[in-house]
Amino acid sequence: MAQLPTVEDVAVLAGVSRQTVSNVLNTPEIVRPSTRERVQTAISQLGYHPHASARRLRTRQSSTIGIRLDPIANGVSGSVLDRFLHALTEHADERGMRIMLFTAHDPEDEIRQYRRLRDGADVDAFVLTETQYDDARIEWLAAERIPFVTFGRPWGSGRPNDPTRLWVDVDGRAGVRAATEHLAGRGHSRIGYLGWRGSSGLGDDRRRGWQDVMIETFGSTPGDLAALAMSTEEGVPTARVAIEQRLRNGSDLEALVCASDSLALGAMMAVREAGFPHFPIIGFDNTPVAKAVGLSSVDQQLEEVAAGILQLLMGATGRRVLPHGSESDDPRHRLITPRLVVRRSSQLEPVEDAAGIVPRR
Amino acid sequence: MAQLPTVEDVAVLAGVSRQTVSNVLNTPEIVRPSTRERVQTAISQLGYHPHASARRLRTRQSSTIGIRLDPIANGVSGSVLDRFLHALTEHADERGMRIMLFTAHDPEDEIRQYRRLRDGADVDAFVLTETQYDDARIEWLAAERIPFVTFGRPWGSGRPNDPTRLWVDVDGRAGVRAATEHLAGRGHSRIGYLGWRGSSGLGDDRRRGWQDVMIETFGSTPGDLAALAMSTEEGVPTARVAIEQRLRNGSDLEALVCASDSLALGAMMAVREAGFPHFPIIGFDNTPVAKAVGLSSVDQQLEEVAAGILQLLMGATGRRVLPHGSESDDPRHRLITPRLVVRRSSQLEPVEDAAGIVPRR
DNA sequence: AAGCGGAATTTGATCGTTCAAAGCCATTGC
DNA sequence: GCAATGGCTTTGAACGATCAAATTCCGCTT
Repeated sequence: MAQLPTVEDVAVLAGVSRQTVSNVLNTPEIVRPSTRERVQTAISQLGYHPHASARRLRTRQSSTIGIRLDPIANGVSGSVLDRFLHALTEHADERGMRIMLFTAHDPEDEIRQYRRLRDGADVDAFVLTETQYDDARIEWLAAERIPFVTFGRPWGSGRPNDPTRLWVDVDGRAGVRAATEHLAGRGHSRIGYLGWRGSSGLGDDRRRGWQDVMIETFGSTPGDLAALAMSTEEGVPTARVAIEQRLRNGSDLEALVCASDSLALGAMMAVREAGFPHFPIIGFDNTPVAKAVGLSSVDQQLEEVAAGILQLLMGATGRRVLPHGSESDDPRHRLITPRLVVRRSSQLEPVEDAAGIVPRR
Repeated sequence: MAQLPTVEDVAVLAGVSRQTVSNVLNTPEIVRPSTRERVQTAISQLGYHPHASARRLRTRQSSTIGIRLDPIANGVSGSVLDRFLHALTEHADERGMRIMLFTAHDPEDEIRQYRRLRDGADVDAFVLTETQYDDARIEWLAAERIPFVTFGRPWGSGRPNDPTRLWVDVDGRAGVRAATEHLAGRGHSRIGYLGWRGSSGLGDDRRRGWQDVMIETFGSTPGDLAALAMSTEEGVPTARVAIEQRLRNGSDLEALVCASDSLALGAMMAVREAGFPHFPIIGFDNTPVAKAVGLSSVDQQLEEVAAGILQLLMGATGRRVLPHGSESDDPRHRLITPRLVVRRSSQLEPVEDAAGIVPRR
């Protein structure tokens, strides 16, 4: 097998110098059109592609974004990461960036990996998921001035608008609001909410979406709300048990909004076994499972999230990662409005959905 | 922020030459112990890490494996890739390799991406999933002599034992056999099988596992088998419809083995709504959903698959990818025996499974 | 025709590492 | 006593690209 061609080979064939070939590739506008064309011809004639490692060494840019793959795909939501990764990879590719994976066993190990990847000049930036309250990883990356974006608001932190903290998140409140409004629009008023036990930024935000609608539309009192809200640990079986109990006590619920597809799936199993095959339920995440079982769900719009992350990291159209904390007038955060996907589970009569997405009225 | 240290910095501090530092890193056994120790001290003192791109340029090895992320997470099985990726990333890391993602819109585009990644010296090898009958991608990679391993046997190809075709696969027949035996062991004899319509390598292989047991244990005739076998398109709703019909016609089925968790989930929904909450069902893939809904399933042992892929690609303990078609006495294929995970769905009485995995008797 | 200035192109150096070959030094053999 | 040996270390070059500075080109003015 012949050696792969280099800039030199292209240069010789086109009768120009190395640098001109490089310019055609990186800053074509400064090369005279006739020359540019000649070089282009030589490039395609030789099937030349720049050597990524050589370029990375010289430019001191890896053009690579690192992302940690979580150790456990938790419940049915595991596939969120799956789809997010796909969207991120595709958008990154459009900007000449690559996605590199790594794993870590705990937050401390994760920081060790960051250091290793940074020191080895393997990645230019990181994308963080599953952000926690006062996340040690975030503090470390910021202190080291390594570019990064989090998928998820820095809930606990006292500085949600700190311009050095870039984040993209999904507006859960708006999503749950849309779901609740949809049910209200179909004539239901005793709409329950099944969320997570305890309080968390994410959980409180989503519940608020339901609460908003109940108060605005039905004038629910705190007492009403308390009577309609339920909470449990994340998971299908736990949700199922919770709803089974509720139904046993002669519940007057007419419909249900859930904080996740796992919860919704559990609830769905409970109501079906209790003999209410068409009890309306809406989940959150729009996982493949939701689609498979015909569960209405709030879609996080992962495509938009991925695009947003790259915009924060690289600017609107840039092809390289901006340095950490770089000056800019662009917003440092992005809140994506999710979209309700209506399926059989939220409609009174069984209805087939072919495309999976029913347009909003 | 200070520049990152280089070999030169380490060399000066340790009072040796560049190359000696390099040797300590790559071939420590040829360096005198006392020198080695001195260099090691200097390395950790400076927090030195080799610059990955420089090393890659010089060694002409990217130490990176490329894998395509499928465009659509198909059904509940989407998360198989998720878990596989995690296992692969972890095992690769142990051997100093990285996993890089890419996407493609169709097989033709995929080949274009291969070429691009190869020409840019971005990856040393590829891992292919979702192999097809007479896969064009496989032919192209082999013709270009690019190292690769497929996750999945080359079903159609006339040369399953061709030493230049490396593959790792899961023994579906053995897996379904174990599932069927488990049900037989619990006293069921009229065990049905729900597979995919039409014939495919994967589908036929799995069905054979069920068939084996039925013939060996119950002396089933071809007629018996035909009466107990069902098939449909992959998907939860299709399976649900299929089983609903079967139950409507007054079925005498006692238990069911399915070719996938999607099918099993659909079947589960059908039998539960029909009023058989404890009808035993076993799926295949052990997806997070199976765990969530308490569905017994055959686990593909993705950890072993990942380890096997790297062994074929890099040898038993090697730290670099072997050239395509390199001579070796090692086997070129690896058939992993999957493992049955027993949960409530396959047992007569509802049983909680805490750990998720019940040891084989 | 010489001088000027901006556009286009070339030249030399460099990124951080490893390869290939050479060098050094103490030991061994004759 | 001198060459040969072997273990360890150093030196010079190279991997393939881009950066920074120098040079050439070309049209236009004076």
